[in-house]
Amino acid sequence: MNKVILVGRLARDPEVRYTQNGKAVASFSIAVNRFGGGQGQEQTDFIPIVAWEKLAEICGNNLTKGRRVLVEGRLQIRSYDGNDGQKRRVAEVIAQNIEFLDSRQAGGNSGGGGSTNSFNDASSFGSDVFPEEEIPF
Amino acid sequence: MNKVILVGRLARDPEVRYTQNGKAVASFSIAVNRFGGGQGQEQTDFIPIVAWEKLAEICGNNLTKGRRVLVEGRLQIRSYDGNDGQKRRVAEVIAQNIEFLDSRQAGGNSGGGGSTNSFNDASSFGSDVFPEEEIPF
Amino acid sequence: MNKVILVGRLARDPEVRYTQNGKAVASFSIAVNRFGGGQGQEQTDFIPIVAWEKLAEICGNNLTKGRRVLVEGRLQIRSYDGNDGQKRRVAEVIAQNIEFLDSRQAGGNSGGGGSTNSFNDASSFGSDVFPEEEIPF
Amino acid sequence: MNKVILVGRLARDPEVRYTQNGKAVASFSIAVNRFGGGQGQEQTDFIPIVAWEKLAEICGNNLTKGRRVLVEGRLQIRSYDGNDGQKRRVAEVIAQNIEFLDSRQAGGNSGGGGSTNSFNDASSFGSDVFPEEEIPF
DNA sequence: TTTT
DNA sequence: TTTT
Repeated sequence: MNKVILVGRLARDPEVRYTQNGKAVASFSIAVNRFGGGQGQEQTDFIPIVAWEKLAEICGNNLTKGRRVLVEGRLQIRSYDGNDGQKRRVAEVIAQNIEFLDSRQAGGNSGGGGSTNSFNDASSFGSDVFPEEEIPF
Repeated sequence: MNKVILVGRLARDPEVRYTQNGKAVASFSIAVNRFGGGQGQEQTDFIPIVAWEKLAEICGNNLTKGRRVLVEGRLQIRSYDGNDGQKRRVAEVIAQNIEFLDSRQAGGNSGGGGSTNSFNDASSFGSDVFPEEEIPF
Repeated sequence: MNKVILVGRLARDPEVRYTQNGKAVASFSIAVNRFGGGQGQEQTDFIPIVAWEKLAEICGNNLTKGRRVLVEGRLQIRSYDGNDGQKRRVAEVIAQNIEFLDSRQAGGNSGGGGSTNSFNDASSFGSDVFPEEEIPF
Repeated sequence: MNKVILVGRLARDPEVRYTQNGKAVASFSIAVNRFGGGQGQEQTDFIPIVAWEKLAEICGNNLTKGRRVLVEGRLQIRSYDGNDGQKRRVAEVIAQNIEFLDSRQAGGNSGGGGSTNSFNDASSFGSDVFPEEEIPF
């Protein structure tokens, strides 16, 4: 069991890249506010999200900075070598399911009534959420 | 909503320290296995856990390396200054609730048949899971 | 571990009642849509929610039919005697934490831009989410 | 979002049946204990679980009364007609993922060291967790 | 680095 | 209806 559920707003537009095998990978951060019971000064966690394949493309095509989403995924700790030769660790949430919590276009025009849309990692508990490939960034 | 639920084994004994105000803080990592549908080589995420106050003391007194736990908490991204003057970020799960999933003492002596014990952050959604104090390490 | 997380819209206004000891109890249902991958006909689960004390009052004062909420709670199976003398069981989600996902007043007047507000069961993992008192309906 | 995570013990052996189309369906209840902070008298919720297809077969072949499991799924409210012509509702958790939390064979012989095994609904967020077929009981 |  |  490794389950993460977050509600927050995109801190920036998603970046979509492709692995050498042509798999789409989207990455973005979401700003998740903490509520200290309401009294205190608000704080925010900026949490990195990674989505793969079809879900990555849906993110790239539909999400923009400021939009509110619910992300369900798993918490992954990834190691990489820093510029200084030191090992570093990054935590990322690998998305399995994303729900769009506000109406079409956050920065947007038209209208919409605030319906929810839900998208799963196509390969769900299959290969992508446990990928053997490197994230290309 | 910022919710994390993990099942894993302690990668090392918890360390318990105290803030300047005398609050207990426990920290440890848990090893969480990924299951790639069963086919692939298993991988493991080592996820840092932080518990505060009464829950910290319960961890210090009852958990040891190898014990299996279920941790419910929130994912926090903490910034600190590295030795080289660079800003670094660490992800930690701030525990709200911990269940002990195996019998008393994993490395253990006595016996027991695998009951579950569940412990909450005493201050629950109160001050400690959203602390204003620094983690003393 | 008994954890439920739901996103849905209130199917009706909350009803707030009081136990003999004067504790507030709110009850309402939320309509949670299922997404069959998008292809099929959508289906909806109407899930009964119960909130206690301060959280009950916040629900009574702020939620109305149609508003979208995120509910975190535990699933409880309650027994009661039916009119025909038969034992019946009802499932309810006892709320621990509710987030309001849309702007002030769904059916609403003012304005607002879709901020989130989050409210916990005041007694959190304390007495109310595991109450010894009967639900008064 | 409709997510349920439970840890409990099987209250009885699973029953496996088949739909007219030959899909396996397992059903069983799990006993989930509540902890009122430890002080009070313990209470238990008996929560009905339904698993489909491959996951159903894994349950039928591996789970027995008394075994401890972690169940991840969604909460579904199903309507049916009672013997007396009245509409009745049942709540069930449709399993998406089950982890076996104790060593091989609860009632069992051999040994085992308490490893965890995790099984997903093969069709994951596909058809079975949102089935169009009737549960055959 | 988001948002109200 | 489970389990310690």
